[in-house]
Amino acid sequence: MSERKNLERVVPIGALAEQTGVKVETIRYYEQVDLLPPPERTEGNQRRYGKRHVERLAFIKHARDLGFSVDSIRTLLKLSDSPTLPCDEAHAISVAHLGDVRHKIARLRSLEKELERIAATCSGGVSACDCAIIEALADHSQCAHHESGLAGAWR
Amino acid sequence: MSERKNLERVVPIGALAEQTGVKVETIRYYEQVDLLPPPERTEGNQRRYGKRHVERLAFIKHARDLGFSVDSIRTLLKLSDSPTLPCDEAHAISVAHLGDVRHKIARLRSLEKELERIAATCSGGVSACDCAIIEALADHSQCAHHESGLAGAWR
DNA sequence: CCTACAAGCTGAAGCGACTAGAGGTTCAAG
DNA sequence: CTTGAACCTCTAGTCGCTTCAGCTTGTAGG
Repeated sequence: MSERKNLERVVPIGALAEQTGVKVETIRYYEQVDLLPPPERTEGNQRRYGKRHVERLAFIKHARDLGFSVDSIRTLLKLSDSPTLPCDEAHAISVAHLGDVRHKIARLRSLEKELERIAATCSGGVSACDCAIIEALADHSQCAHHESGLAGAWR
Repeated sequence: MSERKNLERVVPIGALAEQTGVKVETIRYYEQVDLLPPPERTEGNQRRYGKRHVERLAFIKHARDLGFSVDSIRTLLKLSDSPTLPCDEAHAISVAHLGDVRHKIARLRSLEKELERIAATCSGGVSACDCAIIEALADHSQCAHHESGLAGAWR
């Protein structure tokens, strides 16, 4: 009876995928790159996950949704595993990431503006432009940012 | 004399890189993926670029800075090469891309908000949090977006 | 108990858009 | 003519998955 309790919550990978919204292949990938610890297996070598795995994967998913890199998540998980010493480092990671996000937003905003300008010059009309968009792209001098800090906004 | 004129503007790859702000390796990569046509070569097999290449690469760079995919750029270049028929398609590409950019901005803004919230709960203090950031990441229910449209903001 | 077939398994390759490195060749200044 | 920076090709690595091929296992119906 005490042993059966452990088994009750045990689910195969497909169920875990459904519960967490993470694809089956991605779960296997996370195991491969040491984000998710290897679960127990059935006699026939199939993965069976417990409650701990569900929680950990939910943590990972949430952090990925927030744009943390796999590497950052690995660190955060290490911190959450060791009850002492955390916090400062976790805070640093979050703050750094927030900086990244703000940077990206700023750059995307200026991209948005320039795209608006470019798209507006030739607003779908059929005639009389040959072709303002292509000209705008060819002629770097028209645009607001020139050489500035725009390159790399997407990497 | 008439022949020398052609050669005057001819530059090696390093100079092209400097002029356009595109790295040497990236230029070779663009050639490999058919964005930039293969230039003439010296006897010793080194690339020599002319004015046309400089312009085309500037176009590519600008479009990449604006976040257009290599594939979109290929289409845009095809359009700019054929003087008839362009415009509508170019406009469609730009508008679609503008939509993408706005989407990304919206999602990044909500990420920003949540990261602010998370980072603020444990604002670098040394004590008394163990650890709010990690808790926030573990506990999906605290956050604003739940299952919503946040996943995929980074892909 | 047997059979289908969905779901699981592994390992390798592919994606986009480069970047980096090894190991060799060429160009141009002194 | 020598030196060394710049160039060449080819291969592999990056990140975070996704897709595929070719199997094996688990389970529900008959």
